[in-house]
Amino acid sequence: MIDIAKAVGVSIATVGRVIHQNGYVSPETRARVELEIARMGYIPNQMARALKGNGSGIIGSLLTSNPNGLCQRINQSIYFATQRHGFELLTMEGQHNRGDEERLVSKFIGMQVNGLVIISNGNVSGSLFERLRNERIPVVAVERGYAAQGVDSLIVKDFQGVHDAVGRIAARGHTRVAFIGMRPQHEVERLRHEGFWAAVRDFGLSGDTGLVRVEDSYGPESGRLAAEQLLGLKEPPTAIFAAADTLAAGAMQILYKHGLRVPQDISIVGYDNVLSEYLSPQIDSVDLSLSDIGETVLSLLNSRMEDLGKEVAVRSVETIYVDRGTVRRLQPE
Amino acid sequence: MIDIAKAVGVSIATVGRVIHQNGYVSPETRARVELEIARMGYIPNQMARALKGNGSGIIGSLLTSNPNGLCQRINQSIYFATQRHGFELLTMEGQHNRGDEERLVSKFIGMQVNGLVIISNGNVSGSLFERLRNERIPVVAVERGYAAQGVDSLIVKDFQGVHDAVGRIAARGHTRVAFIGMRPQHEVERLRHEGFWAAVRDFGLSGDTGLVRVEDSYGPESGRLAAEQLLGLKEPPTAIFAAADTLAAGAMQILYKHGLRVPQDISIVGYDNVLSEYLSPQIDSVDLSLSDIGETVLSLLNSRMEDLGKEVAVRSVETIYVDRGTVRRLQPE
DNA sequence: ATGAAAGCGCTAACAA
DNA sequence: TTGTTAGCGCTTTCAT
Repeated sequence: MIDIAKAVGVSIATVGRVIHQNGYVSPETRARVELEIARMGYIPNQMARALKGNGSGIIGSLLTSNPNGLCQRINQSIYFATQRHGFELLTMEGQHNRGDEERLVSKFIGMQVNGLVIISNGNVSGSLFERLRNERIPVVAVERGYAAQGVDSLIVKDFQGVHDAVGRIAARGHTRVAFIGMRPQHEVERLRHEGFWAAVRDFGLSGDTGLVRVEDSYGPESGRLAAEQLLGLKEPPTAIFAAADTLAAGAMQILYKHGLRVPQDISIVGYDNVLSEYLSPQIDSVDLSLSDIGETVLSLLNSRMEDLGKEVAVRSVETIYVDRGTVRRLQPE
Repeated sequence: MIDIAKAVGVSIATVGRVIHQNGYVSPETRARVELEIARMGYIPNQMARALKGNGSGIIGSLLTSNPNGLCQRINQSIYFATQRHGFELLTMEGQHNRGDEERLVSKFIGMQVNGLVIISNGNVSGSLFERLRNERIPVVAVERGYAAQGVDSLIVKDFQGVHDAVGRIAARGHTRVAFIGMRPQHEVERLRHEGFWAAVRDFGLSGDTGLVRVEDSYGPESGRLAAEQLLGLKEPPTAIFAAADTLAAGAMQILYKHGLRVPQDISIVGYDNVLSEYLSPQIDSVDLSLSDIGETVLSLLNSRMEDLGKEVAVRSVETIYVDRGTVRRLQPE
């Protein structure tokens, strides 16, 4: 700025005014300054701006874990919204343990982020939110099931999503519906689990516990293991609901190996819609309205920036059942 | 820092010294200061540090495009290396057009990044690199095929990767090997293409141009389209090489629809290894040594930070053929 | 319509 | 061993 001021023969205050388009600057001076700015390719130092007190222009995003690829898709949707709103997005990834989260949050605080998005699968410690509140940093939690205490949240309705998907399977006449899920580690697994059991009750499905497989990872090997066991049952399921596309993919490999066709011999539905369009055949799955997520998160952040004291807001993202015809109709609906 | 200094009854310089572990501080004072720092949860303001002149502690990463999910995996590997080396990684994503790239690079410059990683599929404008050199910002280009002029580069050997993979297919006795690729838009597509043709020559495959399908996107629909056409040939291929897993996945859907079994009826190999373990059956694919990428990029950046003037370094990442048995042996090797 | 100057939080050179 | 202070680049208030 000093260089520009010198070259044009004005003060740095004037240069500042043309950059911010505020205050009075004679059109003629403005033109000369703008020319010089362009000529020397001046780019404002964001660090200095940040120091001055308006924050860094950076929004942080904390992926507390990223088990099945969905969190990254969510994060990308937030990235694009962030850019549209004139912020940068700085993403950090943790392993969903308390120490990691504390450490990364400290980094964000040191960075003077203007806001922080915490994308979690549940179980983020409340003290973390409290700390951020003390630092007066706007926070939005992208959460599963229940809103975190005292923070603006965007809730992914996993319970609903699973419940409705299983309901669709039931509506087509299936009663022996299997569930392949991941061992409840965070809220997300618990909710998907509960959504299934609720559907069992609500739609009168077989409550046979042999039909429910809970595995130790999201990898395809878990899906394979579960499918092997399901096919080994005296009375195998007519439909499989997998609580993640990665699990469904593994299960499909076993169906294929056993010579079963989808959906003629067995029906299958996945979840998250990350992989399902790549499988053979493409399978039904449950997606999120990703494009909305980014904008919703940013609108929550923006209103929190305007007024840190206002009451907590909770929004939710709807789940979308993507029908690709892999649930066979056993009876007219 | 002022608060701490006051609370302990020392000067901010002393506080600074205990934070940086340099200069002389009496053990007793040090202890008192450290206690106070912990007590009030002091976190240094990175923006102020950056302003002082040692850079922001941020490394930028520019994804010039992200067609098939591979770039994101590369970026994640760089992220973890970045964290290990005590930097933050700020990722921006462009649409691989000149304007976007210029705009995002300006943002990085404004952010005072300590280094910039440009992950591209070829065709990044040379003027971009020149601009960054003028700004004295260390740059590493993660590139395809050829090193960009005058920048430290990490080369992904796509030509080799394709050539070798097709060579393996040939070694198993296939001569009618089909290629499904994406329309050459950037270096990456061209190289994969050329790798195939080179293999045709080197291994004496059928040069039948009907076996080469070039599509308009990386989506599975392209793979489907290509496979339909290949299966419609008078003399269909005995093996398909798809230059991306996403294309292979689409092709598999058509094979499945036509009742063809892999590998008994037809062989198939994918590329990028992003999807292949999820398909039924899991297919052969070509992966990168991802874990090395991050460290290599950071070592390039670090040595460039030490000496901006040293001569340009070029490293490369090997491709790894992942054999999952989807190439049928037509003759003993 | 323009300029002067304080100060954001930190680092580092110099003084004591 | 500790303290004082200039200054990084910018914004903003106050003065002219």
